[in-house]
Amino acid sequence: MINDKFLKPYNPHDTEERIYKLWEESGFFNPDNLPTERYTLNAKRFSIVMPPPNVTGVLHMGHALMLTLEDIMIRYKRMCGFTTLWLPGTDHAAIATQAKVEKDIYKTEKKSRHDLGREEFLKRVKAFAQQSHDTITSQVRVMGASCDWSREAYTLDEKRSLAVRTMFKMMYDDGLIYRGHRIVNWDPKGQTTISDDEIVYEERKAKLYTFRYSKDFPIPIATTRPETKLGDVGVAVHPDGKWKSYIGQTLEVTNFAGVPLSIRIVGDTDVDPEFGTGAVGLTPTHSFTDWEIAERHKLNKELVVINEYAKMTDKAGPLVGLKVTEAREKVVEWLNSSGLLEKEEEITQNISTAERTGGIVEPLPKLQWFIDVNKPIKAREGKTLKDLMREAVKSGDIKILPDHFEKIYFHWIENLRDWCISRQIWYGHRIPVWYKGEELFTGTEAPKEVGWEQDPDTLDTWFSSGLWSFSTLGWPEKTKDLELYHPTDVLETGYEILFFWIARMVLMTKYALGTVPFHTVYLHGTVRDGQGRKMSKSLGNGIDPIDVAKKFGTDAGRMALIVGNTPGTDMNISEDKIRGYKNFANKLWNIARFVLENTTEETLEEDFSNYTEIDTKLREERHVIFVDVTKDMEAYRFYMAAEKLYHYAWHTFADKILEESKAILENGSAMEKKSRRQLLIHSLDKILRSLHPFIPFVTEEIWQLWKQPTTLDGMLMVAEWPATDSL
RNA sequence: GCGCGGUUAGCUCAGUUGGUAGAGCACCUCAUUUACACUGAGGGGGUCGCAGGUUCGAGCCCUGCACCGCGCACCA
Repeated sequence: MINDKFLKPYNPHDTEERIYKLWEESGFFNPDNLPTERYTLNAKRFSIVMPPPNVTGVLHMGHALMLTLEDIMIRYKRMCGFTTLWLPGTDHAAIATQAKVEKDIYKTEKKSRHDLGREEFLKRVKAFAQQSHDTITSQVRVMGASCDWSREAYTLDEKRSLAVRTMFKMMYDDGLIYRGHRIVNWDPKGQTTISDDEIVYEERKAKLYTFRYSKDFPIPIATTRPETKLGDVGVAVHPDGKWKSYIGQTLEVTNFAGVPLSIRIVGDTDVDPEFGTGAVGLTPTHSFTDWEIAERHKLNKELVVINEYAKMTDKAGPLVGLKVTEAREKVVEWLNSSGLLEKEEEITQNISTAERTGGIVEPLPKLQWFIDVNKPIKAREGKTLKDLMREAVKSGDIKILPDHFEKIYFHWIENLRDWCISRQIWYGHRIPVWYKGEELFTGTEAPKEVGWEQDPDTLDTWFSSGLWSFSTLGWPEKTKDLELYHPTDVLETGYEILFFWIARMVLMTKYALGTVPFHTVYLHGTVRDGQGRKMSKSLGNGIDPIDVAKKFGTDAGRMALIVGNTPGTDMNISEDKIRGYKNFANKLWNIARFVLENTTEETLEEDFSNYTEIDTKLREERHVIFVDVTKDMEAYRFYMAAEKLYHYAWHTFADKILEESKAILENGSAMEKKSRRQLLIHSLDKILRSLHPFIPFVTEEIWQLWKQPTTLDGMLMVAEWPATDSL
């Protein structure tokens, strides 16, 4: 007797939450609980550690795509008999979360974090993060993610904190982490340092001024930032250029916009003799390249004229206290009135802005913590961190999909400088270093004696993210999980965090464990709206995956995200596309209804072989599809597998085979009827299995209504993927 | 400046080793209660960015160019 439910259209709303609960209660998300007959701990294993969503808000379409792709891989492998672990978690996202809470507090209470104090402020951030965490994890469930919640991790929880402190200590002892007074990227808006990768370049119109420091100064200089020239200590020229006769001289400028300057002329091959005036005014404290040149020629690197608030210091004489933009105008005015300005040109230049705050980055010398990427490591055969990152991909231990990202990855490593890891924010892993006068202590715990003061700074959030593949599995403890599931199989994430995250995970893992963190990197593109625009609040063109689930069902949203989505390429999604796959879920529902209504007396006979000629041919055609689809699954061509299955179920099975079956079941001989019923019932069985990784809810619901399993291991979730070695 | 990717139907995109151009959506015609109207049958529509080359044969391989997007560097 067919279930009455089939008489109505499929209703994802009434189904999905119930089915997810059923799966979760089965315990099968946890690899330790998988049925032992099929899955044993010595069998083949497959693991993915989920890229942790930031606890800054809600799930967006990019998360939905990530969760769908990973769930497809996990469900597919689980059905293939692998003991699968998909480990979920969330990210404290230091700067992002702190900035969000600071903004909220300022909006409602007009208070800054300093008004509240460190302790109270952190309490507020924690509360926000907790709430955000709860929202996000419930939304991950809505997406149908079959991840093991019993192993859930947070980048800032107790275990991950220990991993961070342990790693810091290890790297410090190996001389890979050092404290240095160096020029860094300072974000005046966020009041913190940021790494090179957190800079976003913006093209802007600017003016290039050509001037002389004084009437009798022999060499003209060009600059876009006249206000920094108050900090100049030298001029660099090419050793073979037209100014070479001045090399070695020190020229005194008695008054430059109110301050005296002492300018030494140095020869350096970094200077392009053909560009500008062929000479560079050197401001070591406010320019990266000038700092390096100053270092080579032992020039003064103490003259700081701009402070942390992007205002002029008292070294700027009469300009003290002015914002850099105001000071720029004043200096230009002074140059003009003194007859020193020779040229003014419009140019376009890239200015550096901070990714999170949008503030204009001010290069400043500061005492900060760094990771040395060029230091030979004894325990790793004298290789540097750069070497380790390079070799992981070059050797083929890690495959990046699509493979052209491998080139981008190598290119990034070539240009990599030491990584500044200290941040002047409060939310995050506090640097595990304590000071007492001149003494310094670093360790996983604070020193016992009194009088030690911990470094006030926190670590770049990507430091803890870099440990994610193994800190989640219990490192530094030698756990069973680490032994069984690391290196993980696949890391699936958006290409925009290739450097931020993927490269850092490779760095940390190769250094600490000597292995790669994962073998395959699957990079997905950005999800855009129907017209290819980025989804944004200001455009109001965003599609919320939770709304999609409510309106069309999660299955429809998942299918729409997968079909036509190739790795590394951005994809557009519209409600029209999602609607199409909602219809598909209903189609499948009615396919099941038709097959089950016409085979009420029939059971699925595993070894039935008495097929008619036509049905034999249909079985063979069906087999070709599943062999093909399985190949696609193995090659990560999910977009193709999904489309083929969709097409087979709807346009081959439903439109052709079911239609033809009506006549056979009406007028055929007993043998023809029997053969056809077996064909239908076997086809439905295989279609449900093969579509389950893509649209898990509707397939499981049909399976449950049809098979009514009495034990948990009768669930479709742990059923076998259609065999490819037999029809 | 160096590098990477893209350019295929009105729109969004596939096209796995070179062998007669595909899907979804949209559009047009027909069917009108059928397992399913969240439906079915059929149809129109593309000199595959441009110009050369290799080949019996090129959307696919090679060279050059154009436009769009992206990464990195420079940014005196």
